[in-house]
Amino acid sequence: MELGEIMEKILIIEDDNSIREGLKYYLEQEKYEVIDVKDGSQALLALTNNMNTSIVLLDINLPDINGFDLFPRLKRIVNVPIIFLTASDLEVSIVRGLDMGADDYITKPFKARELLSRIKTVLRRVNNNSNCFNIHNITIDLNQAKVLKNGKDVMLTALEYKILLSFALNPNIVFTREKILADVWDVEEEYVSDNTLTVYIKRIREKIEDDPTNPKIIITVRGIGYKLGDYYVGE
Amino acid sequence: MELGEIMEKILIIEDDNSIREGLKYYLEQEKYEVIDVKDGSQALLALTNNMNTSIVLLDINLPDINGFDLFPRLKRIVNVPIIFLTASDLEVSIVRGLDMGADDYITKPFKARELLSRIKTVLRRVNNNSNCFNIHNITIDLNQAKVLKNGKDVMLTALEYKILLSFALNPNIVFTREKILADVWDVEEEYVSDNTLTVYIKRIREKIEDDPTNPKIIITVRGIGYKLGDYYVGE
DNA sequence: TAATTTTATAACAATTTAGTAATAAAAAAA
DNA sequence: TTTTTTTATTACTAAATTGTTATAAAATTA
Repeated sequence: MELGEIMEKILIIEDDNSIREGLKYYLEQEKYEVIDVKDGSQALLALTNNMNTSIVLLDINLPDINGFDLFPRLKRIVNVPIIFLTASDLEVSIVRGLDMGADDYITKPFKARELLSRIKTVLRRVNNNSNCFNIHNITIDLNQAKVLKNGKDVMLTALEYKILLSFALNPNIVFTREKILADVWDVEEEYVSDNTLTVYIKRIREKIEDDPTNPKIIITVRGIGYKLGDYYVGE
Repeated sequence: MELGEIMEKILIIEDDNSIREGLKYYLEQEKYEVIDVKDGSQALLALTNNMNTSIVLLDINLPDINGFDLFPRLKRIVNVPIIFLTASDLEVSIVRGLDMGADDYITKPFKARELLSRIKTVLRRVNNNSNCFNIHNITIDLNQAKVLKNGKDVMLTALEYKILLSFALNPNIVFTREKILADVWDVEEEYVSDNTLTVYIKRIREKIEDDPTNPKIIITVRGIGYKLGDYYVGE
């Protein structure tokens, strides 16, 4: 753990003492802050007092309320990611089938290591749910592999998207055609003429520029190649 | 700035006192640690004593050595990102043309705000130069929009890539065909039958699975849809 | 086991893509 | 201005993609 890094808070809702305490110990070792409760009413209280909780682990069989019923009530307090702890195939089917918006589930008995991996995956997704670049009026969303122009989907081919991405990750740097070809095409591929890239640039401009004859996004740097217009990285 | 966040260190190599000091002041306001030197020999010493420097701002006209010649000597000490501060179009052409591996350049006079934006962009790229998922023997590289199987490029179409990505960002979650169609296809698009997706899954499996008849990456969840096999996120 | 449901596979045609070559236009140099 | 160099555009074909339909296979249920 990095010096000064903020600890993520985990709420465990589980009535089985050995599971709850074992998990608490393990996750604390892993440098999480753990709050553990035994039933639904305690859970609602705990979450209300810890609105900055990063993730909830929710057992389905609780003494006072069913986990499926508790789920929306927790979500109403704060939209925290929730992983179900399921005890049977029946419960698994219900979690899957309901599509209630659970972020994940894991079936007992499970290895703590496996649960930790899933916690990290969910947190990674939740903490990093924007992965976009904005350049003028277009947005490149890495997570969806989509390019939007004024919010509308632009259909790029696989190669066009790769070329644009190559620019987006290296703004302000001028690329020669050879460099882009080397970046985007397979290494083992046979030689592709660099005039080919000129044609690709035209096609991409046709799709993303407001005025393709006066490009603002992919700029020609005469004698060298192309570069991206100035832009800012969106959050 | 977050509590306890580690300050990034910037080395400014610039002989003009007003630029150097103005920049130092501005970047310190922005919570960077700044080391500033006036010439090449001081720069080499400073970098040697500060190998954890995050980024170097390098003026080209220095009293004792040319910035272009200093560049490789700095790089030999530690492979730190370097932004050139250029004073003329001629220098710009040289930076562009040489393709020596500068991470960016900016032409004087420049706005401190603009330079800061470029510093952030370079740091963002450098600190985050891995954006990969590993699932069994395949790797998905978001930054290059490439899928590798045992290190070799797998050619996926735009749609195949989007579908795979949709799984990769939501592992352990079972997707219905309808959900994936809604995720990947344009919202405004006319209806696409969900058997279509079955065909896409087959095609993707054909390309990425070791044994497509016994898939380990895209798992069928009978009666519901598909999910990704267990995996770990690569660093 | 037989019937039913669900998923996988194969085959097909309209459309799109990939790459080339030839020509036009624009910019730079002579 | 004229010539040369560089980039943009157009047009073209082989190949690949997209989405459908029909059929086979597998899993589930009766």
